[in-house]
Amino acid sequence: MRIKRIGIKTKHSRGSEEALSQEILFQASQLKRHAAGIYGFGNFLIRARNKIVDIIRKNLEDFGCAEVSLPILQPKNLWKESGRWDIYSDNKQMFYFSGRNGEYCLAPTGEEIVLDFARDNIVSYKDLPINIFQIGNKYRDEIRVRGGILRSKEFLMKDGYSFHSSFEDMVLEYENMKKCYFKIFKDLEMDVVSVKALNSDMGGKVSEEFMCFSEIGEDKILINEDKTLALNEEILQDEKALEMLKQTNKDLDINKLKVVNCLELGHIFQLGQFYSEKMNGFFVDETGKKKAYYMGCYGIGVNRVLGAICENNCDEEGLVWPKAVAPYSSVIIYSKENEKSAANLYSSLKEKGVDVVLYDKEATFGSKIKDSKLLGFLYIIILGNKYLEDGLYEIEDRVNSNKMFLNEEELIRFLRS
RNA sequence: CGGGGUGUAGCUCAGUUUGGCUAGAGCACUUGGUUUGGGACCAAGGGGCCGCAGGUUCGAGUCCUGUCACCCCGACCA
Repeated sequence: MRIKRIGIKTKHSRGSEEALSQEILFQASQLKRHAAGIYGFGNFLIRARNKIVDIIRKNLEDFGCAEVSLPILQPKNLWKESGRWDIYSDNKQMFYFSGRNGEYCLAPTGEEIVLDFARDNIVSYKDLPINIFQIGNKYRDEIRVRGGILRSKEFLMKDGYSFHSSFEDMVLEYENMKKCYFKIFKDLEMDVVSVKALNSDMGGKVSEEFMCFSEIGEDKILINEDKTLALNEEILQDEKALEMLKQTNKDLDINKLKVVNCLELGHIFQLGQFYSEKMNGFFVDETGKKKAYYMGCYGIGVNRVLGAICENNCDEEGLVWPKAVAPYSSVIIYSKENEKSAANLYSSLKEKGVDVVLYDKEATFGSKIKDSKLLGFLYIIILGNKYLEDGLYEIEDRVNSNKMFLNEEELIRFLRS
């Protein structure tokens, strides 16, 4: 891509956003606040998010989940069935309004609509189990938005749902999804821990959150030395949940756990029959009897994952994207005398399948380098005086923070490795 | 929703305390020239309903009332 085509105007001043990464995204002109909690994404940011989505999708499919797409605009009657219309509209978390034929909401979450989907497709125990997911926007009129895309009113979420004929089968799938989630975060090059959490408005009894450590995280978790046991601080306020935890972990000593700030990236739930009983989610079992199916629910906040990746991979100079999600691997910057050589290199790299950006905006060398660092390229390919002298490309490797000089063949081999 | 704060140029902000000439700076932008290896320099230029509405006053960015928007702190959440 030629940078002039993208429409990036980087800013030299920084505002006062609490998270450095968010500030850098504004400065890099990758994030635009259109209103409180409502953001537009630039080319780099959306490319990174698309890569995250691809990784999530591939792993889910590997673990036996099938993608669907359910509406975000949803009718009130569905929400009346589950009893959550009043909960979500009372606490104003849901955007709802009147249309031509009744009332609607923009979905804050998807249990109701997926149940409506399931009622059509699950009739017999022979139809179970199934596991479906979707990746789409969710809308929540947050009481307070925070930290740029870390908590916004419109956000991309992957939400998945599984349906089972027995409690035991639901638990099996829950464990399967837990494995899947760890694999996803591993592929995203992120360190996460799973922590015991409360189910609150979601229903059901058992749930775990996937957290990454972060100074700016809104959640506090308690975790032991070897990271084998962790729980959300909120559990301490809930006697029942705490009691349950103590039963399954006999040697639990709350006082020995360390408190750490975290960002919640994902949450998986054993919902049981909470929704199916309320919403006519029945199947016929082996004996011909009607029975409500057991459900599991599995969410990942894609935008928040994106935000967390930025936060964990930036410094004062800018971002350095992890390889797995980098919007572009490299950028070519050049002095005037090398314009033609740079254009030639750009074409041949593209031909070889390297995702490279040609920095074809007029600017001084200094600002080209500053921009390149701000935007988070992994490798900055420089055609300057040294190229004129000996025809070697200078590569600034932001991943390992070193410099090297390569000819074209070596460069291509390096970038494709 | 409670508490605190901010709205002035595309961006970051001075100016408001104590009302007074034609509203400022830096960055960005346009034109010309000199530059060209870590956010260059010189010159000229464009750009403002001072959030919005009303009021006080000879006179309001500045004072008063209302209103809207946004930010920060608390409960909520992926």
